[in-house]
Amino acid sequence: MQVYIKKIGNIWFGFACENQKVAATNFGSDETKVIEGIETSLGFNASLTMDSKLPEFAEQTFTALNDIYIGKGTTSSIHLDLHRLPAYTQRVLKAVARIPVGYVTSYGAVAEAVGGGARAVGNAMANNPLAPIVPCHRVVNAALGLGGYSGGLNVKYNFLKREAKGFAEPKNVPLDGGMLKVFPVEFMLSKLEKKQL
DNA sequence: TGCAAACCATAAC
DNA sequence: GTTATGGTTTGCA
Repeated sequence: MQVYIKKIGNIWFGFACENQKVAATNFGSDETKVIEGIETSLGFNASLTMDSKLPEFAEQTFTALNDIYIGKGTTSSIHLDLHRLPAYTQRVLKAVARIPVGYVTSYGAVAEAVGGGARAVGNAMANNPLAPIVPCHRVVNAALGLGGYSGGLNVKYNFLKREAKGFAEPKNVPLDGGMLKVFPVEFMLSKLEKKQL
């Protein structure tokens, strides 16, 4: 297992991989916290490579991570290594990965699509080792409020603001198991602004 | 609004 | 096995 980190703009990105498959990611303004977060997700330490001489594959992955971070979404597909995670968690993460940029859904809706309960989905999000590739920030509570976020609620909020694409209608995303209802992120943003008044 | 009770997969004992 | 723990939800005052 190999860990790479790199600073883009003013935030650090990092990820752990093996055979060009990504097992854990992290991001934030504090370099050491990013590294620690990855090690916590993995459950063990891996050798670290700083941003001086990165292989092509790593550069591409960082570009994709930054694209997601700035709200652009990603077109290049990153290969994920989920086999270490419990089966149910994998199902949840795969479903969440299908939520398009500019939309959000609720813990309950995800639970309906993959089986299980809303709280279990929340747990899977809380332990998501692959943020923001698996866009757990696009999962909110049933009232279209923010819900929670390991990286801090303001981080989640800013993510969603950057991802607003001006969509007007809810829609359904086809999933292996069923359908996932998603709502334009504007639905919840306007609701939050109202609350602040 | 606010509170209490049901819900469900995991991790930790 | 059992218990404790959440990024929840729903129903009912």
